[in-house]
Amino acid sequence: MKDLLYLKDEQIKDCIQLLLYAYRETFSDPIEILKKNSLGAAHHRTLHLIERNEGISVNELLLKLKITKQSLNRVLKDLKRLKIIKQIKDENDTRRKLLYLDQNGKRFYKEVFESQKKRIFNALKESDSESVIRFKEVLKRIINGKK
Amino acid sequence: MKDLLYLKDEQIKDCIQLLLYAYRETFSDPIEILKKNSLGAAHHRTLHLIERNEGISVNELLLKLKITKQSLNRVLKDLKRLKIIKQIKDENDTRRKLLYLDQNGKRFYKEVFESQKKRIFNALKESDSESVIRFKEVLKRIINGKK
DNA sequence: TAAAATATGTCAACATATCTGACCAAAAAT
DNA sequence: ATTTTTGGTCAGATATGTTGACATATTTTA
Repeated sequence: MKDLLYLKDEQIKDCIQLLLYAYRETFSDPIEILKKNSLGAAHHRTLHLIERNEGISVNELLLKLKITKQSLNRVLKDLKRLKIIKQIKDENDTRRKLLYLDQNGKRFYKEVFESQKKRIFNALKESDSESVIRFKEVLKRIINGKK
Repeated sequence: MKDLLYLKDEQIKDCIQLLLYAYRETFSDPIEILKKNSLGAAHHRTLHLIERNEGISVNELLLKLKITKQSLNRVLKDLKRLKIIKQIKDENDTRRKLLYLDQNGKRFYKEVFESQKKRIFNALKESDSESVIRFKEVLKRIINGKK
C-alpha cells in the first residue's frame, strides 16, 4: 500500500491556503479598473459569468452565483445603467429576460480580463500542457465533489 | 512550434472561473460551524493563518491577509474573547505580540478544518500523486507570478 | 378556463466585512 | 532626544450580502 503522503492533513491545509491566495491574487488584479467605473467584485463576478454564458437567464445566473436575487438585481441595475449588459426577452417564454453584453460590455470586459489574464497566462506558460490539464482536473474535482 | 492551446483566452477564462468556484466551495463548507460561534469568513481566514504560522506577529499577519489593521483588530478581538487565540509578548521586542491558538483554538480549528477537509481530501484521493504535485505547482505560480 | 407556479423586479431593514482617516501609547532604533 | 515601529482604538463610509414582504407578467397545470 502506498504512503499517500499527499493525503495527509498538512498537505490538505497547504491546498486550502494555496486556493485562498490564488483566488485572492487573481481577483484583486482588476479591482482598480473596476473602481474607476464605481464597480466592485460582485459586478466583476457577474460580468464574468455573463461573458462566458451569453444569453443566460437571471435565474440561471442566480444558481451559479449563489446569492439572492435582491443582491443580484442591484448588480444588474448598475451594469445596465453603464450599458455593459442588456436584457432581451426570451421569445419562447417572455417572462425570461436573457442577459448579453451591451455596447460597452465587450470593451470593458476585455479591459478587466486582460488585467487578470497576465497572472494566469504567465503561470500557465511556465507549466507544461500536462500540468495545466491536471491542474484543471483537480479544481473540477474540488468543485463538484461532495463535502 | 507547439500550438499552445492551453494558453488561449478561452482556456484562461476557464481557469479563472474554476478558481472562483473552487475557492467559494472550499470556503463555504465551514460557514455554519463558524456561524454557530458568531464568527465569519474573516475569522476563518485569520484562524487558518495563525494555525499554519503559530507565533506570527500582527504585522506579519496583516501582510498575509492584505487587509487593514482596523479590520484585523476586530477579528482578533473576537477570537481572543472566545479564547480561540492568545497573544504573547515577544521577549526580544515587547512591542510585538505573537499570536497562538488558545485553549479553545485547537478544538475549534479542528472542527472547522474537518468540514473543509472532506472536499479537498476526496478531490485529491481521486487524483494521483503526480496530479496533486502539479496542481500545487500551478497554484504557486499563479500566486507568486507578477501580473 | 381558473388556479397555481415561475421569472423577474422592487422596497425596506439589517448584518457583515471591508475601507479611510485620525489619533494614541509603548518600545525600539537612530 | 527624536524618530520609527508595532499595536490598538474611534468614527464614519462603502460594498455586499441577508430576510421578508409584495407586485406583475407569463406560463403551466388541474
